[in-house]
Amino acid sequence: MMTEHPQRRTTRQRIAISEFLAHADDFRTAQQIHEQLRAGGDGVGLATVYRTLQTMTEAGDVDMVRTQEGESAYRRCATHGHHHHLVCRCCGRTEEITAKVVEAWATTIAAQHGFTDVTHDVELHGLCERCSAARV
Amino acid sequence: MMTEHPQRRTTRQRIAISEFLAHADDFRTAQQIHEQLRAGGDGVGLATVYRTLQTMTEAGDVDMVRTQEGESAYRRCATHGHHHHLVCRCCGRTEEITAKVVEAWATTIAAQHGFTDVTHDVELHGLCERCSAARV
DNA sequence: TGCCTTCATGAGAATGATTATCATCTAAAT
DNA sequence: ATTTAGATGATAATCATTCTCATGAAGGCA
Repeated sequence: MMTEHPQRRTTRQRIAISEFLAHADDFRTAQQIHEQLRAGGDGVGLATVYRTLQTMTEAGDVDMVRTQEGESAYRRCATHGHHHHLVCRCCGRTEEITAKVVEAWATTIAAQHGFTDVTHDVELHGLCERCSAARV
Repeated sequence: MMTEHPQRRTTRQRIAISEFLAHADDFRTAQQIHEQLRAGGDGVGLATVYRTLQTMTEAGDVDMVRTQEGESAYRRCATHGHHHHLVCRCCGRTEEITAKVVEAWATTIAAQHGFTDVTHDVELHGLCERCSAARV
């Protein structure tokens, strides 16, 4: 079963979720998406949000990561390039960073250990300039 | 927070968990530890397992990773100090790796963006040698 | 040794995210 | 318009993890 592409229907809900992710430039949890869509008038059931996100992940349309708190967060696949985040643990400010060094390193390490098909998650957490200053 | 060492008492339960981890050479979830300890006669409450694991993680005695299923898995630190993991997404085999390159890169990037007090999470996921072969 | 203070434990309730259920709805094909 | 298989959503069910709180036990001290 499911060897063939299951039929995908374009519904109001899927469009809403897709649109939402297109405008979000960061990772969002299913709960956040659900809440914000509801607040925006385009009410979508929580179960639908989860189902859709899962489907989109399997289809490779979105990336999924696990937060430190154990929640799943999703974002639209960066079709152009893969990058990482530098997040302020105080105010949440986020900067996207790219790292050829890390990419290269990951590939090398993987090869050394005999691993194939390797992906990597790299996140930096710290205090941004403003929060560093505020702390004195 | 945690500037001072809170008092730690050596109890039968903590010893049991510690021993268990000392003999396990792989990541184990709190649930598994709880179940196996119970099966082995050294019954330890589930809440205690969680609390102890959390304490040990904060103390840097064990490593914690999130499985793809969203569970927390723990293992006693083999390498003392800071390191990363290379995890097989198929069988769960894990290798600890250290990366001076990455440390250096993180420090540099942080400085470039004006961030201070930076920590980083780096996890590699792939298919280990055995699983790569099995897949053909 | 016996007492005391404080931390630790554990059974069970509470929480919170994710998944399953299932009656109802609807996109898309005919 | 009719049909039909996929989609939805309110709600119940799961499951890992955390909280509650009465009870137990380390370790210090007299």
